[in-house]
Amino acid sequence: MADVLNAAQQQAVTADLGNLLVLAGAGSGKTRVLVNRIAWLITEHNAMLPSIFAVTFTNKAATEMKTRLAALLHRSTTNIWIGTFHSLAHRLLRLHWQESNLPQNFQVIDADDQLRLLRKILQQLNVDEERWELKQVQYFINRKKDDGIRAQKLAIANNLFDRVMRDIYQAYEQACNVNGLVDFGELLFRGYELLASNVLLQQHYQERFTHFLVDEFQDTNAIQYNWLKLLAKKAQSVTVVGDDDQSIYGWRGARIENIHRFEQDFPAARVIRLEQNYRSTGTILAAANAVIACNDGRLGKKLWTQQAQGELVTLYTALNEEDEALFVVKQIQQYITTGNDLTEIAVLYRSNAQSRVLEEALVRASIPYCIYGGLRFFERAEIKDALAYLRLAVNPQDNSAFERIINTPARGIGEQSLGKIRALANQYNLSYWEAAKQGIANDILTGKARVGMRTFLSIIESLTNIIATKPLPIVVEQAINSSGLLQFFQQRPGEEARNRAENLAELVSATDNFVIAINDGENIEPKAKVMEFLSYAALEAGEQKRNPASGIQLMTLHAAKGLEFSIVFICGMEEGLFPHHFSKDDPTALEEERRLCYVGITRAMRKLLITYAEQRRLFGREELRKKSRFIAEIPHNLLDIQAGRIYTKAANSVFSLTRVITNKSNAGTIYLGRRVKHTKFGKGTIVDQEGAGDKMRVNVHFDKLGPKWLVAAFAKLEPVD
DNA sequence: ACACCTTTGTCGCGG
DNA sequence: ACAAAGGTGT
Repeated sequence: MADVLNAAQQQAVTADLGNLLVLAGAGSGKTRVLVNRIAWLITEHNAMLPSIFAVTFTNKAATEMKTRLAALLHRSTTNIWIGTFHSLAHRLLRLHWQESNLPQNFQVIDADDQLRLLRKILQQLNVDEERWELKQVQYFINRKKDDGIRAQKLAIANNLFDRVMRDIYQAYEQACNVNGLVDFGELLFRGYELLASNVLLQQHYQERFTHFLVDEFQDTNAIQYNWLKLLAKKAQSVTVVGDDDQSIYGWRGARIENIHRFEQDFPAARVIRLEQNYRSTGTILAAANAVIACNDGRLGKKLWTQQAQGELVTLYTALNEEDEALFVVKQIQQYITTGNDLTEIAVLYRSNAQSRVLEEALVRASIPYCIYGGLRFFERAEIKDALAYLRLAVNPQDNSAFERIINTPARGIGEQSLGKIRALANQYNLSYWEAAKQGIANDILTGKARVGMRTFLSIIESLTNIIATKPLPIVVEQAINSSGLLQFFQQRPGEEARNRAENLAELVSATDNFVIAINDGENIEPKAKVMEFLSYAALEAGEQKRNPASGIQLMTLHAAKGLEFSIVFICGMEEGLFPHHFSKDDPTALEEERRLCYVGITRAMRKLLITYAEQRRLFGREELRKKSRFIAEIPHNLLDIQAGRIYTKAANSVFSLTRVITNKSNAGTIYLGRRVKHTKFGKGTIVDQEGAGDKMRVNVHFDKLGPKWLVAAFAKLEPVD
């Protein structure tokens, strides 16, 4: 075996068969252990590749594991079942669509498709969208699916909320069944039901898979846990690896208790802790340990390192989000001149909306960056439009695809004509597609709508033919051309339209990557390949499309899980933003925020910089901010505190840096946005400044008296919180 | 039916 | 501040 392992890692890799729980702290070599354990199972226990079932949290992690395993074993690993729970469930459902009561051409829908469908259902059920928020409905349904509860199984509702939710859930389930649609939660749920209800299949897979390995076990939900319990009944070995301190997906149904329950449900489980951290400096690790120590109910684990203390954690107090971004840029420029690799620097934030200001500052400074998350390639409207043409061609029952594209681009079929189709479909229990055909045959559609509908029908029909015979790239090309989508955006003026046209063209090249990605799927028929491509677009929307250009890495804290960088910035460390205001009053949610903070800190290898702004634009309003409670949880002696700076707007509106000097006692502590106290006027906020030195004046907006200009040298302003 | 304008909601993380 | 939904005029 090639890799050098420490004692604990070695123990975990070579632990006897049976149940094994590896509690692996951040940066303790968890992936290495998993890969080596698989290799050990194969070489020492003659485990056959097809008998191994390995689950990771993201597709990216799965790919990495495959690559590392192949390198370790010097052979192909295509036979092994490695993937996310979602992709494995999807594979199972494709193989056993009949037993799962699914149409062969069922389609996977993403969160956006789900939301559209729910909006339609709320309208059909005459539910007031003001009162029952769409997002809340979606959340309700998804959590029920994560917990393995069908609408029918919901307790008899005695309050209005439960009754309304149940009705919507039921209608949604039905709509999905009729249209042949499967959402993310449904993949897992139905996959589980398939195995649980079908004894033959259950036995088949229980006998086929004898070794199970699960990564990021702290982020599994109830259904995933039950999956494992069911499948692994006759297993020779079950290895789960996780870190309860890094559980950050509770909002997606993850059950941190799963890691606590493992020892009960999987008897005689051995527990091994990996506590030596190979990633971070002593200082960074001390900061991380101090923050996570504030959480209750941990399994208990103290990371240590042999590394030197290293540099202090920089804490920068910014005037506002512009100032924060400028600080980040200035620091990055310094790191570049001292020879650091751009890709080794990451800027992390709690919510995607924060990226915009940072991006703008990086662009102005001509620093290349690449960004994860936000709007992803396969989620763009024009891409989803193009894919909807394929979806309808593959599955004419898919009414949601029909509705999406019937008049996109515009072909003269408006609300009126669509209403006729809907009525026809309801009356005779037809799909919209069939109803549209009837509408033409029975002269229900007339004039412009009739012409448009004929065009539409022929587009889909010719696509259907091409799908049956031609290779994937040709199919996609035909879809964006014959639909008129590409032409529509090409003819439109403006940069946005041009981008959209380019994206459509890129969709054709995206099929190239895909062909390579599934080449172990060998000679599947053309139509099945299109279906696979559509599923892939839904399941791997995010992890695809890594910007090939190297640069600074921008991403959310969630997206950073599992990654490491030499230099890490965590921006927006403010109450309300991080911890998020939805979480601040809920102790459980707050602990998850704290774990997220722990995850963020432990991404850094050499240097960590934390920033927050005293003033920030939120929803277009300037808001005064307080620093995050998590900052106070880091021991003071680990911090290098930088503040007392001021950015004033010069005439050309470029920000310039000025230090404010008042009198000796509070020199350097007063700057724009700062809360101060005046002996006579009371508390207020500094909102403007002019002049310099002894003559400098500041405009203080007093809480009770409003704005006042004061000479800074005489005002005797005291900083307050 | 569609282009243009006004109003409203959003900014919580993702397979 | 921005994007999407909704309303109005042609």
